[in-house]
Amino acid sequence: MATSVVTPFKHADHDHGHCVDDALAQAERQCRQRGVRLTPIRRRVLELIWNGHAPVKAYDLLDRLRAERRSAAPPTVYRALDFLLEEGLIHRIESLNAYIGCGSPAHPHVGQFLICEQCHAVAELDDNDVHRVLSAKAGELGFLVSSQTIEINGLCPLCRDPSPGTATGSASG
Amino acid sequence: MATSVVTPFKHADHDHGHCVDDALAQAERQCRQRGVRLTPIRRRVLELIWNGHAPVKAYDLLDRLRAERRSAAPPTVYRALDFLLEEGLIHRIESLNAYIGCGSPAHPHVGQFLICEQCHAVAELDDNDVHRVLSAKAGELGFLVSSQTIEINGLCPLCRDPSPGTATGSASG
DNA sequence: TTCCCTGTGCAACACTATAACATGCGAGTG
DNA sequence: CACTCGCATGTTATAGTGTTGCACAGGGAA
Ligand SMILES: [Zn+2]
Ligand SMILES: [Zn+2]
Ligand SMILES: [Zn+2]
Ligand SMILES: [Zn+2]
Repeated sequence: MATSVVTPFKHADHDHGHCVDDALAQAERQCRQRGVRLTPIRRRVLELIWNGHAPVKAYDLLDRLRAERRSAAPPTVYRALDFLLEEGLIHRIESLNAYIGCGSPAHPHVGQFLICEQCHAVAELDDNDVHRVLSAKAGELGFLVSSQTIEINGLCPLCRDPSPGTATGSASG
Repeated sequence: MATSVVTPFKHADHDHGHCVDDALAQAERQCRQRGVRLTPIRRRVLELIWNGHAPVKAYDLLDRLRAERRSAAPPTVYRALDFLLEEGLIHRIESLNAYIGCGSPAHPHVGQFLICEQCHAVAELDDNDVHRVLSAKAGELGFLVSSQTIEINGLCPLCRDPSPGTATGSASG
């Protein structure tokens, strides 16, 4: 009955280089195994998304891409996003029109997201109890569940009870 | 522990005139009580949304409004939608960029939606068990919930097991 | 009357996403 | 080697969604 946490809230001083390196290494491995191509553009977009633990908007990605690659245009970033979504390497946050890295891309799933309204940090769950209760309630109405969008807004632990000296204005570490 | 159903899936032959009349009468009453103005535009937008039990897009509303009121423009419909959302008379479906009437506007709440991928019918729940399990899981991570977006996709009873002669291509009745 | 508040009209714009077609480029094949 | 097939990218344009800013109208309060 334990909550299955895919991506927890990170402490401000965690080693974020590891988050990014791990995510990219895992993506490389997974794409190689599946015989799909993590091209430079796709890899770079994934890296930009993983720069923080907060959702990133498509046109922000585009701005950053254009700084390095003059030819970048909306299709450039949307194609990369489509690929990454397809491969389960990122998720889309519907209520924000934004995208965030998946902490467990190896097995396909739809995440459940906790979104901090103050610092914009996001934690991802993939919790069976949640799936179960929703499927049960849906089943009572004769509804057959195929996918879920679950996005919870509120305050993360740091913003809820900030300790002195703790930064709360950003999730980019 | 019963599921609290705000708006169930409707049978194809239900008396939809009642749905609309009840919703408008309830809205009139509620706005009068609160001292806010259900102006003709706002009332008409609410009526257009209630024309079916499926989500309606803002620019579809705009098209229909413009047919009756040449001056209608995007702000016309978005202002009406803002008002109706504020008063709890409608909900926004984030995953569809669309809006649907609320079956229980009297007390403020965030709905949980079951969305049929085939006929686009929507049922609304406001279920305490769902709230409870999500709040509990969030609480385990120290997260304080303030609002939720819960949108479940799948097949409604009619589309899941269509009987002969039963229409399944529309939710507009 | 004058003032103020709210709702609406109107024009332009910002943001999000897709369509359609051209180009490049590398893997396989004869 | 030439050939071509498939996929990724480049390029331009357009569709879809939502907001800003300011002007104007009406009704109630001072
Ligand atoms: Zn990190
Ligand atoms: Zn926070
Ligand atoms: Zn009805
Ligand atoms: Zn259906």
